[in-house]
Amino acid sequence: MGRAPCCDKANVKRGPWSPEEDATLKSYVQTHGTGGNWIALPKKAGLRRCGKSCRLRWLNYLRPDIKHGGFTEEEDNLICTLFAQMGSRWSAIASQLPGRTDNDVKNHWNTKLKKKIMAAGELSLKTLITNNDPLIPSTDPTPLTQNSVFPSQTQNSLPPMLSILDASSVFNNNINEQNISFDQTNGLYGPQVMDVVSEIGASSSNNNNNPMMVASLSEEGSSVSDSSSIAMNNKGSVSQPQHASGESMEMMDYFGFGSPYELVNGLNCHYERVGEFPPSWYPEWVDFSHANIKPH
DNA sequence: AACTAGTCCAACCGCACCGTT
DNA sequence: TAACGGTGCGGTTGGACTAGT
Repeated sequence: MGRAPCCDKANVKRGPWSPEEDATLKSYVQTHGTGGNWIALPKKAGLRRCGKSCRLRWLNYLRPDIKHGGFTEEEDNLICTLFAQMGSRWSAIASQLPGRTDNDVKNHWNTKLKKKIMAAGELSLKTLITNNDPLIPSTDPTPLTQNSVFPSQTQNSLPPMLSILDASSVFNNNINEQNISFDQTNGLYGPQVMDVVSEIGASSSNNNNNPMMVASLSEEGSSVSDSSSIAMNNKGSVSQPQHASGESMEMMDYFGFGSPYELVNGLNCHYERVGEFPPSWYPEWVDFSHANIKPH
């Protein structure tokens, strides 16, 4: 038996709030408070809305201390710093930004900051490549070929880039060349927009202060992958799938987007809805050993 | 001017957690 | 201790808006 719905969906209004509804809710909350019960509030206030919807509207829009308008440079920097420290814990990040909501911060990250960071990272990569930087291996590690990752895909249908960046440097808009390692895929680093990204080896649990990130591709800025499909513990670590070789993947602690599972899904989302595959699925046919994924 | 693609953000959904019974 | 109900959270969606062609 499933959980009882929080409200009678057939009898509640959904969609955008009207100014009248806003006024009703605002007036009621300011006069009576929430009473500690959002579920009962809409009925008392005379609103045909779900309690959850009322709560969201109040917290994200109607609260008097909400700060509307664009984010400042300082706020951007703080969000990036906090994201680097705690990942996508938007409510925790938002709590450090007076007047901003978790929804605001999340949207701002997905639509602006993520791209900004990746643009900065990509620029640095291009510089290294243009300069024939000796740190970029030409034959080692063994190239991660399209066929090896997607045996059933044609050569032309796979996004051609997989690279590994240093997270701490990315967040400082300054790639640390010492920490870069590449997987050269058909010699293509590609101008495609990269979607961040996974951290490997850095988490609150292991205190690794030299995190490394994996940049992958997806078709759109938002929703790199369905993170909710990955079992996580309350510290934000993925459950531990086993590498095909039997090696534990504990090092692949979750941060932002990451694990090899998500990395592959980030690529794979060009073809299929993400989340279709259980974590136990990928070791069966993906050998990450050649992708040079390792903690620094 | 009309259409398309991309961007942004408000709102929704489902799940986990927690307090109460 | 299990069941239940309310809340909070993160991920996702849909539609409005804008820019480009």
